[in-house]
Amino acid sequence: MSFTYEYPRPSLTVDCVVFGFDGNGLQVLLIRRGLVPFLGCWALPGGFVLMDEDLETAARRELQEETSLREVFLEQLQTFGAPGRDPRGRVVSVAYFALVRPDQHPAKSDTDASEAAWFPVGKLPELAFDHDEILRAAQARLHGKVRWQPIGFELLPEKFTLGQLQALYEAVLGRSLDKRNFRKKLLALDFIAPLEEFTAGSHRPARLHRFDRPRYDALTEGGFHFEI
Amino acid sequence: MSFTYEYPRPSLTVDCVVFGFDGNGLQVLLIRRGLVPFLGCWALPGGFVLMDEDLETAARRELQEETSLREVFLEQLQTFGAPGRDPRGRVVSVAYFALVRPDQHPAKSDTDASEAAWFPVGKLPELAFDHDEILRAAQARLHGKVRWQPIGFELLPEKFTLGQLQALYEAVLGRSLDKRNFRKKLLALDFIAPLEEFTAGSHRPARLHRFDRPRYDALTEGGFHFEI
DNA sequence: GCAAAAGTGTTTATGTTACACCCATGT
DNA sequence: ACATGGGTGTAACATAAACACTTTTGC
Repeated sequence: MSFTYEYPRPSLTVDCVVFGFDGNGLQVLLIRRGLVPFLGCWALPGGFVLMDEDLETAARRELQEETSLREVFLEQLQTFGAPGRDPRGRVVSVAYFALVRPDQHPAKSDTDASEAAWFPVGKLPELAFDHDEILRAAQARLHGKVRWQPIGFELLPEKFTLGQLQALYEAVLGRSLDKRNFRKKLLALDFIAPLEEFTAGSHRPARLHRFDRPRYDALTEGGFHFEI
Repeated sequence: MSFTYEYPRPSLTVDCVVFGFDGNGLQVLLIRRGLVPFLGCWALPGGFVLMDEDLETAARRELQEETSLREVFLEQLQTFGAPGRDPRGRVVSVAYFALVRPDQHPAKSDTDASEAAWFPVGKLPELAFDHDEILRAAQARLHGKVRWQPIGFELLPEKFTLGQLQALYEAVLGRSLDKRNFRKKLLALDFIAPLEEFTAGSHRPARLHRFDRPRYDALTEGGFHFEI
C-alpha cells in the first residue's frame, strides 16, 4: 500500500528515569553511553522501539538490557520530540519514569560493557541529548504525585519503618515534616499495617510496617482520596 | 550515515481532544473522517507529524486545518502506541488535550469537506481507532486537574459570572456544589477579580468577573497551592 | 552514662460543611 | 405577581499545625 511512503517517519525511542532511595536521598540511575553520539557521556537508559512492540514493553526491555532491572513500577511520563534534540536526525522519545526498591538495585557499577551507576538527584553529571530536561520533568511528576498516590512504597523495601518513610517523603518534597503529625496522618489513612517485627541495630528498635495494597484498593474504589 | 536504516520506524501522529463548555455541559469537538480507514466515522482531530515539526506545533497545525481553531490552551496528554491500534500499520500517536472558549468555537457544522461538530461528553458516537480510550484519558486528566489548576477559565469567556463558573465545575466534576461555599472559596483565593459590569437579561443581573492571571502567577511563585 | 533514633497527646488555629432567605430583573 | 437565577452569613464540625519529653538500644 502507498501509505507507508506518504509521510516521512521519525525514529522512536523510549527513555527511562529510574528513581531509587537509599535511606538518605533520592537517586537516579544513569548509564554511560558506549556509542556515538555522546560516547562516554552519562544518559538515561533507553533505546529504540521495535516495530511490533508496545511502548511500555520497549521501556521494560531496555531497562532490563541496560540495567538488569525487572518488574519495576513504570509509568509513562511525557513525549519529547523537538526537532534537533538528537544530532542523528529526527528522533522522538517517549519518556517513562520508574521507581525501584533497594533490593532491586543493580550493582553500583557493573563489570559489563555498559556501565550503570546511581547519582543523587542533587549531584548529577552532564547528560546526553535533552535528558536533563526529561529528568526535570520526572522530578516534577514525582514531587506532584507523592502527596496523593502511594508511590512512596515502591521505593522502600517491603517492610519499612515510619522513619524511613518519612525520610523518603522529606527527600522527595524537599522539606522536613513533623514526626508526630506525619505518623498520625499516615496511620489514620489505614493502609499501612504495623507488623510485630522490629529492626535490630544500633538504636532503639523500630516497628516495621507494610503497605496493605488490597486495603488501599478497597478504599480507592469507594472514592477515597488522600493527601499528605 | 547508516543510522537511518538501523531501525524500522513507526509513523507518528498527533490527536487532539478538544473540550468546550456551552454553559450547560462539557462538549468534545470531533471531525468526520474523509479518508479510509474509518471513512465517515467520527474521530479526534489530528494527523501526521511533519519531519521538522515540533509535536505541539503539529497539534496546533492539525487543529487549525481541521477545525479552524487557533491559539487554544493545549497540553500534552499521553502517547498511545499499542501495535495494532491503526489498521494501516504501526502508528504511534501523541495525544493532546485542548480547552477552547465559546468565542473560539468553530461553526457547529462546517460546509467544508471536513465536517466538525460538538458532542456532549455523555453522548458520544462511536469513534475511530482507539480514540475512545484517548478521550477517557483526557476526561480523567481534566477531572483531576480542574481542582488545583485554573483551567476552568480557559473554557469560559473572558468575563464570566460566578454562576457560569460553578456550572462548569459541576459539569467537570460531575456533582453539584454549594453556591455559598463555592463563591466564598474562589473569591478567597484572590485571583478572580470582580468587575463593575453586570449581565443583562431575563433575571437579576449578575456581576461579571475576570481571571487575574498576573495575580495568579504572582501567588504561585510564592509557593501557593489551591484546591477546589 | 551517653548518643541516637523511636515513640507518644494535647491544644490551637484553620478550613470545610451544612443550611435558608431576600434581591433584582423580565415577562 | 411570579418565575428565575443572584446574592449573602453563621454555627458545627473536621482537619492541620505546633509543640517536648520519655523510651530503648548499642557502645
